[in-house]
Amino acid sequence: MKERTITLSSGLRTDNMSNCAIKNFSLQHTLESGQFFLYEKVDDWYYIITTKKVFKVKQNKHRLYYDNISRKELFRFLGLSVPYDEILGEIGKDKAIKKYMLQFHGLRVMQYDPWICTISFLCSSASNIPKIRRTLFSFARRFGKKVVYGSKAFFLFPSHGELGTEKELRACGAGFRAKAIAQINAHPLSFFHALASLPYPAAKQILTNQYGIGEKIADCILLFAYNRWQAFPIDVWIERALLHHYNVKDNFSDFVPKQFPQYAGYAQQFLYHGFRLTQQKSSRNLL
DNA sequence: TCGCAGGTGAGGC
DNA sequence: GCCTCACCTGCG
Repeated sequence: MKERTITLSSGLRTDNMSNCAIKNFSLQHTLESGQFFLYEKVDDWYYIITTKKVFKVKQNKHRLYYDNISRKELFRFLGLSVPYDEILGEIGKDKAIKKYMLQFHGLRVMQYDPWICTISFLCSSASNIPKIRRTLFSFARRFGKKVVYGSKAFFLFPSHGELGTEKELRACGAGFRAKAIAQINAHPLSFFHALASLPYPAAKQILTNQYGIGEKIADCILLFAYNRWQAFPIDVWIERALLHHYNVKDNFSDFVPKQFPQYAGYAQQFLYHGFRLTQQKSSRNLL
């Protein structure tokens, strides 16, 4: 049977919606693996909030449907413009990563706006995903421009310089992170542009010189906004995973480049997402 | 009520 | 250098 044309709430139809064939990709694993937070899921659609616009995307098996974004932009955003087979071939030499690759097939490392990425991970310290999202959406409501997309109202994420004072940011639920966020907000945009052309160690040095940004957050920014594959963010989950799979508990900076010489950051994402989900599942089974 | 969470910086040793 | 702790806030 031919697929019927369904009128969506936005008034757009699936039959004239931009779409393309896709392989080795899972939209859900990619968006819901703790690398990106500014999305709203409505039915099958993910609405993505940026500083400039809202766009939406959904996946139906080997096809991606999208609206209000170019294919090129979307592919870059979702990490679809990288040599995936080569990357998996490389990091899949590792047995633990191989297992997670099969289990979480199609997980990608994204590449999105450094400004949004920085604020997101500044919000992440001693926090959790629901709370990070709540705080970011609260920033958008308070300081962002209201837009209507489809028949739905959204608030864009405030651009750099548009966030309020430390006190106002606290009122949005940022807590002790407000001081660091307010300081980054005061930086010129060139701060983020400059990082793009620097080698990994120099870029990381500049980031960790900022108040509130340590090694972990710097690596998240370098991985998810700049796709620097040497970046391997180490949080408590990755520490647990490294202990569990490799019996490594310190000297991470020796182990990581040796184990993952080329695409460490990609390996990290599989390790992080895979270990977290399988651990949560096994602890639920114990109850 | 209290401890804790996907981190960091300051202060003590 | 390495260790400990407070820091906002929401949740169990």
